[in-house]
Amino acid sequence: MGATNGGLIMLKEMENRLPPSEQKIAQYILENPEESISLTALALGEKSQTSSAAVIRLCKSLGLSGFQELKIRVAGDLQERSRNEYHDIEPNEGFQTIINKVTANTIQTLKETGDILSEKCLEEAVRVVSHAKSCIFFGVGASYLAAKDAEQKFLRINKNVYSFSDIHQAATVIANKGPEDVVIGISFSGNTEEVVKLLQLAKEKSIPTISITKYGSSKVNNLADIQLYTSAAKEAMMRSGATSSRIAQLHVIDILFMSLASAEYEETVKHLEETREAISFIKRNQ
Amino acid sequence: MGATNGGLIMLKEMENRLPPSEQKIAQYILENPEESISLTALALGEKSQTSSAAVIRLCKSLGLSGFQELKIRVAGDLQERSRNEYHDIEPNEGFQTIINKVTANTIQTLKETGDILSEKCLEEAVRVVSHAKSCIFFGVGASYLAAKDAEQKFLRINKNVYSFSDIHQAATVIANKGPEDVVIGISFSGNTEEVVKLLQLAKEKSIPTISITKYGSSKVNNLADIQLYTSAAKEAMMRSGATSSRIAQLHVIDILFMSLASAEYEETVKHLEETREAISFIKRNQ
DNA sequence: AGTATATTTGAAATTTTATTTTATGAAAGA
DNA sequence: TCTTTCATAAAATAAAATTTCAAATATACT
Repeated sequence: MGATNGGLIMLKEMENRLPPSEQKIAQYILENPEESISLTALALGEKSQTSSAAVIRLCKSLGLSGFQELKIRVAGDLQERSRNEYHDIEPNEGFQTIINKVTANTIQTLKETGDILSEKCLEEAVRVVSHAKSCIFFGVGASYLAAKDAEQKFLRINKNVYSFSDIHQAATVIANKGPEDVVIGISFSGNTEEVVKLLQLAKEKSIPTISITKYGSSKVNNLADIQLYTSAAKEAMMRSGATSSRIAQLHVIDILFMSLASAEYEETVKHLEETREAISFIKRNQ
Repeated sequence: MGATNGGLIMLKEMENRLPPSEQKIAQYILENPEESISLTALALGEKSQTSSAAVIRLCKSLGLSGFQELKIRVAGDLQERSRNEYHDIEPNEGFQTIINKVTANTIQTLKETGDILSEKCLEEAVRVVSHAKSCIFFGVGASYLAAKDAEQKFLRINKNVYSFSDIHQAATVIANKGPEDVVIGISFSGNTEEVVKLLQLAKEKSIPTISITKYGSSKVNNLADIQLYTSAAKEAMMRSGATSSRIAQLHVIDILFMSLASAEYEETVKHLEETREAISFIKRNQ
């Protein structure tokens, strides 16, 4: 069966290429989608100062079977849209509202991060990490959490992985690394001095580099060989309690990990199994 | 305007309380929702071995205005449904597929976590944390990341907050605390020995306790005064690379932070502003 | 069991809505 | 200025939704 969404996108997309009367209707629907789907073709024609015939023509122009299909597809979009808006928190907001807003915002960030992530870059990143003798994750402040998360994950599948937020420690380890290793620099802004310096050092020593930064040009991702982006999210959230950016970073790590895991499926499963046994051994003898 | 979803839920909910012919139709729609919304009332009546009249009666029985509204509400549900399924990663999966699956799963976890989180418990948690002289977050392994995240966030708004994954360190700090403080134990399973012991100690010293665990009964949340739950998510993900559980924990922390921030709006904004200035001061003189 | 009453049903009638046809008028090109 | 093309809405038609209604069935009561 046909899809149940995309109506609003179609309207927006085609808006300019339509004859005047159809354009008027498209605009009316885009401005009043909820109302529009509850109207009849005749009523919608009147409301938008055209006719029911024009409404039907519009539907055909969009490549749809008729007004019913348009309604259904707009309804589907509305379903989505309620989640696609950014909501900031206000003073003395109800608890349920806060739960809903924070959840909606974070979901939005994840979606955007998923959309932005380049398949090509991900593929390269997996190839490099997969063959690397060792991986060094580096991040400062909140981004260190993402580095630490990566370390925990990759250790489980027997990767030689380190995470640092101290540039001296990181530099010490990098000193003896080379083209067979990889440095992953994490910085939300992409301009954190320490991360910049570390990537410069890595470049100096011909170590492959991967960046995890927000989307857009920045010192960090210009330096890196491979760029992985997080959503550049609306970080208002009460003039920045900055919540979702770190979740976006973890999400990128998750995807990187899972991609690697899928590519090396058998070994991954084996390693995870051994990890689990080791942990339960520790627990038994506690 | 009316909602654009809930049709399938209504059908399921009412299924048993309907007269036979309407029941048949309800079943048919639940089994073939995509097809059903593209049929006419007459066609749907025939397909389900009843009549168009019965279809209309069904719509009225559900409290809807007519067949059109049912269609729209089912379309909205279908929009949701594609995302509400859990997808595990398979060997040599395409990169785009992995991105989509991981994103969908994580979104699902967030949604569920949002749904599960009790407004009442959240309110109590905010009250306790808000008045606490100091907050001690404790978690082992992956859960330590959530503790660390909480520490970073709450430090920004001038809370006296500590995070530990070493039970000896944590015990040392707790030794001198009392009813005016609060201990927050984080454990995905809710059965981590260290967290259990720490909460027992806290109880001994009459320190209020909050747990952040997966939904369901466990040692940790039975001990705690206030329970905050994360989704008990399908943690298959390739026999547990266990990705989304930590994101769910961060999500709970985010919500707790934002709730507190909203309750103490003015001070929070001031503190965040001062934090930002302090950090940019550091950067300028580097 | 037998009767009265209420419920459920689909066929047919009706109403509403969607869609097509068509005549008209406006704009672009020759 | 005259075609030609296109867009338009009114009117006609087709299709779909909804209501009505009489028959069938179930249920309650005696």
